[in-house]
Amino acid sequence: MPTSPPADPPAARQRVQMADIARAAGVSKATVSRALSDSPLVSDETRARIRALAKSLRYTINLEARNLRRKDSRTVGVVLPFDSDTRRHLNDPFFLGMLGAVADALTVRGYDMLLTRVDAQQTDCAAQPFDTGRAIGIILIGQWRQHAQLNDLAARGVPIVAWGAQLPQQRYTTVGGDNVSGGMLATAHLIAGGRRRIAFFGDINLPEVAQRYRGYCNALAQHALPVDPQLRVSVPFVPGGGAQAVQELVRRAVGFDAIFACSDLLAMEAINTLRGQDRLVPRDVGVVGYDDIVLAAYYHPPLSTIRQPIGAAGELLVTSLLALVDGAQAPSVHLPTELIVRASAA
Amino acid sequence: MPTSPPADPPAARQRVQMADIARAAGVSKATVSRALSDSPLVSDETRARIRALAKSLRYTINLEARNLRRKDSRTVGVVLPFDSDTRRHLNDPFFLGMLGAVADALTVRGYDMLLTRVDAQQTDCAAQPFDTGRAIGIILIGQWRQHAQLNDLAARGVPIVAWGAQLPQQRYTTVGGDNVSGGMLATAHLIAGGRRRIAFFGDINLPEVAQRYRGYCNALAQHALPVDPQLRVSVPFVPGGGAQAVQELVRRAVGFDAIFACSDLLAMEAINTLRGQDRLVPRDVGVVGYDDIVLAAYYHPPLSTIRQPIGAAGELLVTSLLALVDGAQAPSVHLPTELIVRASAA
DNA sequence: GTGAAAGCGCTAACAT
DNA sequence: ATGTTAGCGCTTTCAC
Repeated sequence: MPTSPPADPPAARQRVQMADIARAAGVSKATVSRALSDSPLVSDETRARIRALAKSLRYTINLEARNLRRKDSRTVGVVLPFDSDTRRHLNDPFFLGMLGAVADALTVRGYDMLLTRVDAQQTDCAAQPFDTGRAIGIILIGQWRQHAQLNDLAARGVPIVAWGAQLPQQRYTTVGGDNVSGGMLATAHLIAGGRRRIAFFGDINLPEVAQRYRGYCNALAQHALPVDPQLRVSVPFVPGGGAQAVQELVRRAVGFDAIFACSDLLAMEAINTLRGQDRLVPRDVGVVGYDDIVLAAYYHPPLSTIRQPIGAAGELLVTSLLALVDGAQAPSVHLPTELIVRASAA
Repeated sequence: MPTSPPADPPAARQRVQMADIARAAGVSKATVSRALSDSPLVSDETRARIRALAKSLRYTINLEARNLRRKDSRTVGVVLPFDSDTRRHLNDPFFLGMLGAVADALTVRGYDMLLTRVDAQQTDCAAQPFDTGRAIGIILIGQWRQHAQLNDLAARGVPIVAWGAQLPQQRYTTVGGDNVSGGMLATAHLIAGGRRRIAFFGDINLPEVAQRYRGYCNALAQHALPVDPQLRVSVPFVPGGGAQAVQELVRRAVGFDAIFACSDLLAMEAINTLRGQDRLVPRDVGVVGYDDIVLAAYYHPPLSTIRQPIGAAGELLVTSLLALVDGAQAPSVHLPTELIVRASAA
């Protein structure tokens, strides 16, 4: 035994393994393996005996070893961006919610989830859980700017699905909300409430936000309202962004009677800031947010917003990835978005 | 080659592996292994050559194989309860936030996280990631009622750390907030604001809530105020719970001028419900919540609450677990809680 | 400094 | 129906 250590390492090596069961049962490892995986090649009596033994010895199969041998596993990699510049901390309610939805969808199907955070700039690291053989594929949650790098990964054959907008010449699969119609719904709702000067809060360098802006413009056009570039404030998704955006609007001295904010957090910050300026929502300014995070309903005034179907998204991200892993196609999908009417834009 | 399949399986087996690098470099696998793990046993020249080759071939070591051989890994299991009765969906902002904090703490230390959801009743499944050799230890996030089962796991030698209250005769490590002082801080703050009839919203069957209730009673006693059992409403942590609790109070026809709610969500629901009854917060009723979730500051009125130090908790859960894995002791810890004064209890 | 070979804990031909 | 044996992709003695 060349590799056996002189003594038991610290407290390890207590773990009972298949050979122990085999010895105790007086059979070979192969039989134990078969019994434990319900192979028809083993007699009912033996199977029962072995299973009982395994249970009483608290044996659980070593999955890493099995995976190595079978070249397969039931683990999918979920990667979240780690935006080194902006918020260090993973606390965005929407993405966290999405994470929960994906976790649920995986659990239901008997898959585990290996969660990693990678620098949003270093997208090539995203495939690491796959490359290192720990995951059968990758689900990306968050805002990923590196379109080209994701294309490379897909081209390399990494099964990968991302949450986000569908882009031209995209070789990877995305699952996203229908941002254009989301933007239209929000804007049309504000217009229907009699608002005419609708500000847009969001960074249109992000593909999803750009699409929402397109929807916003469409809705204005449909009602023969002008698109005033002064009303668009490019605000990053960081705490305090909503307050800044309102102040920017004030600084520009453009009149506005409504805001369409590209996240609920942004909307709430904006409402708070407006309140500080004695402009009440919805009386003086109508506001519509985006995402319908849990807290939107709890807010005062309850926030009208565009719901992204987070549960369906989790399911679809998972089923698409599993399809990809099976070598099948997985078309990119736009999930329908929905206007949730509450009080903030009445 | 008895096990080699007739043809390449679907699209797999493309993966370049160590033997490929060895062949290409004209050395043995052993040398490649050494070069890639910075062993001093290999010449600088060879190392450089091999590393370059590996990079150009996009080789990444297969971690599962390495782990199997080395009997060690850098993955920790994080398990979240899956409360089959109440909320199916993983969307509690506080636990999700905690999950984020743990993810960050692990990332910083170069560990990965294997996330699983298990039925809150079946706590013994919680050790599965460990038992199956996929994780070196387990971090439990959420409300775990099965004290005894967790003790069993710890007794079995599973390195395990849970978020939660410290209980008598506890053999596993917990990291938790200081709930007694949290309860006192909240209650004392309400008393200081002139409130005398303070309702308590929470299910004292949960250890953490029980401790908060103790703090509540302490604070009342310190100010020579009576503890009225009619003012305690046992409310589960489910959506709609806050509204129910307020209605229950009304049904009981007990007067109250303040509420201490055991979660921010509960507090917000309560405030909304009160508003529907034309009782304004803080004018008519003072409210203090618990957790200080991100949205507490955004709420209107901004919610006074007890902050649980979620970032520190994530760090501590991780360092404690890693200590345990190293065979060291990891004492249970109470993290200090903090009163965040905003407007809801002025 | 490098290679040969054994083996981590399991599975799957191939025997019997 | 069960046992034997040869690996999965890697690391690590041990020998040179």
